[in-house]
Amino acid sequence: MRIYNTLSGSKEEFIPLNSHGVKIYACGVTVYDYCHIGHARSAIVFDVIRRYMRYKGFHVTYVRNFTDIDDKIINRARQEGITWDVVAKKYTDEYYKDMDMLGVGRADIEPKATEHIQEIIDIVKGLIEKGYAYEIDGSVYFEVEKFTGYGKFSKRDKEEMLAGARVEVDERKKNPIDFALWKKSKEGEPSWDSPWGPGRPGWHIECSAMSLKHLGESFDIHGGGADLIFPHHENEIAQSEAFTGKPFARYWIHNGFITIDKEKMSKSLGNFFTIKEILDKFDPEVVRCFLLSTHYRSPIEFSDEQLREVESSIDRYYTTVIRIQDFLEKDGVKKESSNTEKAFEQTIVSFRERFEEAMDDDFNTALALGHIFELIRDVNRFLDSKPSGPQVNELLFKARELLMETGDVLNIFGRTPIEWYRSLMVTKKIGLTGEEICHRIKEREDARKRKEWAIADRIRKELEEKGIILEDKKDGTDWKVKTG
RNA sequence: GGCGGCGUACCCAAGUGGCUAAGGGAGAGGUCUGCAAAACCUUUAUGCAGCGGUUCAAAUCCGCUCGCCGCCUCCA
Repeated sequence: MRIYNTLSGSKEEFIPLNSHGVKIYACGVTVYDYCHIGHARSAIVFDVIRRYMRYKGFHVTYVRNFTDIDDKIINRARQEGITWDVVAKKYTDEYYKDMDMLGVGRADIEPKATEHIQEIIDIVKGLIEKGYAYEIDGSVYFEVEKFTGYGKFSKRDKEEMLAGARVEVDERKKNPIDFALWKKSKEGEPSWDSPWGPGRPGWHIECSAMSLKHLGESFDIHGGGADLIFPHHENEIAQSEAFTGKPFARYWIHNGFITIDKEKMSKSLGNFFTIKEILDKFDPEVVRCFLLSTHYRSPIEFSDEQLREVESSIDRYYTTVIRIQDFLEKDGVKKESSNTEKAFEQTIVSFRERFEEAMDDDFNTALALGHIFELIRDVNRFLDSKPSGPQVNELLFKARELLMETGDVLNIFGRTPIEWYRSLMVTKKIGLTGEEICHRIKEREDARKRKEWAIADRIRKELEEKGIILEDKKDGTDWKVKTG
C-alpha cells in the first residue's frame, strides 16, 4: 500500500509501526456550528481509509477528536445567551446526526479537549521544564526558536518567520510566531485551574495530549484537511516531539478542499452548504459517492449538477442489481457453458485485484469506482447475452457479492433497490405513494390488455411528469424514480 | 513576495515514460419495445493549456509562457 505523505511530499510504501495494528488520528471538528460539506469530505475520506485498512486485515485504532472549547464556541454561546458547554453539546449531537446519515462510522475513540485538561497541563508543565515553553501573566507559550525542525513540515523557513511578521499587537510573547499552549481566561470565560492560574488550553495542544494518551508517543497516521498543515499540524509536531523526544506521526494525510466557483468553500467567505441543506435535496449515498469520485487530495467543485450526475450513475448500479435478481429468480434451462461465460468469469476473477490495486495506490477511490462501473457494464453485457449453463447463476451471484463487498469499503451500494427508490421518493419529493403508483400501473395494464395504447401512454406520461418511470417487462410493469 | 497545487472530450474525472488515453453524466445513431424505459452496440480527444527540450519512446520528465487555485490569520 502506498500513501502520499505530506511529511515527505511523496508517495511512500506504508509500513505500520506494528505489523498488525494501525493507529490513526484524524483532526475532527470544533463544535460551534452545523457542519458543511467540507467537513463531510474529511470525515468520509478518513472513514474510507479506515475501512480499507480493515478490509486489508489490519487492526485499526481510529481516534477522532472533538474540539469542545475554543474562542468560537465561547462567542457562539455569548450570541445565543447560553453556556459554552450547551453549545458544544448541541453541535456534537448535530455532528453525529449528519455523520450517521452519511454513513460515517464512529471512531474507536472520540476524545474531547475538555476531558483531557490534566493531560494537557502535564504536557505544558513538561515543556516549560524542558525549556521549550514560557509563562507570561497566566498564559503559556511555546517558544518556536527552541525547536530546531520548526517549519520543516509545512515547508516554511523558520528564520524568515521569526524575522518577519512583526505586526503582532500588544503581545508579550518573545516572538510573534510563538503560539499559546495555555490561555489565561478573561473575566466570565470558562476556565480550568492550572499552575498558571485559571485558563483554558490553546488550540493545538489538545491534539498532542489526546493522541499521546490514546495512541502513544509515535503512531502511524495523522490527518485532516489540508488547511491544518499550517499552523495546526506544524505546531502539534513541535509540541509533541519537544515533549516526548520521539518522532510523532509517521504518515500525514491531508484531504483537499471543496470549491464553489473554483473558490475554497469556507465559513468566512460564506460560500458553504451545510450537510443538512444538501441532504434535503440528495440521497446521502449520492453525496458520499460524489465525494469519492475525485481523488481525496484534489479539489472538488461542488454543484447540484454534479450531484445529479452521480445520482444517475448510482441508479445504474441499482438497476443492474434488479436485473441480476430478476435473472436469478428465473432460473433458466441449463446448457453448455459458452465463451461469453468464460470471458465474464475472467472479468470477475480479476476484479478484486484491480480494485485493490486502485485503493493501494494512495486510496484512489475514483479509479476504484471506475473499475466498479466497468464490472457493472460487464454484468449487463453478460445478461444481454442471455446466458445459460450450470455456472451462470453462480457467476452472477459472485459478481453481485463483489460489488457489494467493494462497495462496502466505500460504504456505498449497501441497500436494496427498493430502499434506494424509497429514499429517492423522499429526497426528490415525489408527491405519490407506492400504492398510488401501483394503482395507476394496474389501470394502465388493463388498458394495455385492451390495446388502448393512448390511455396506457397517458398514464405513463402522467407518472413521468411526477418523476416516476415505468418499465414494462415480460411478467409485469416495474416502476422507478427518475434520476438526474 | 515565499511555498505548494492544478489545466485531459460537451461536463465531471482516472491515468504521471511504452499495449487501442479508464469510468460516469450528456448528445447523436442503432438493436430491443405496441410506444417507452433499462441494457447493449456505434459515435463525440491522431489528442492531454501553449511553446521548446530530453528520450528509441512523453499527457506523463525538464525549461519557459499563459490561465486558475490553495497555504502563509481561524478554517476540513
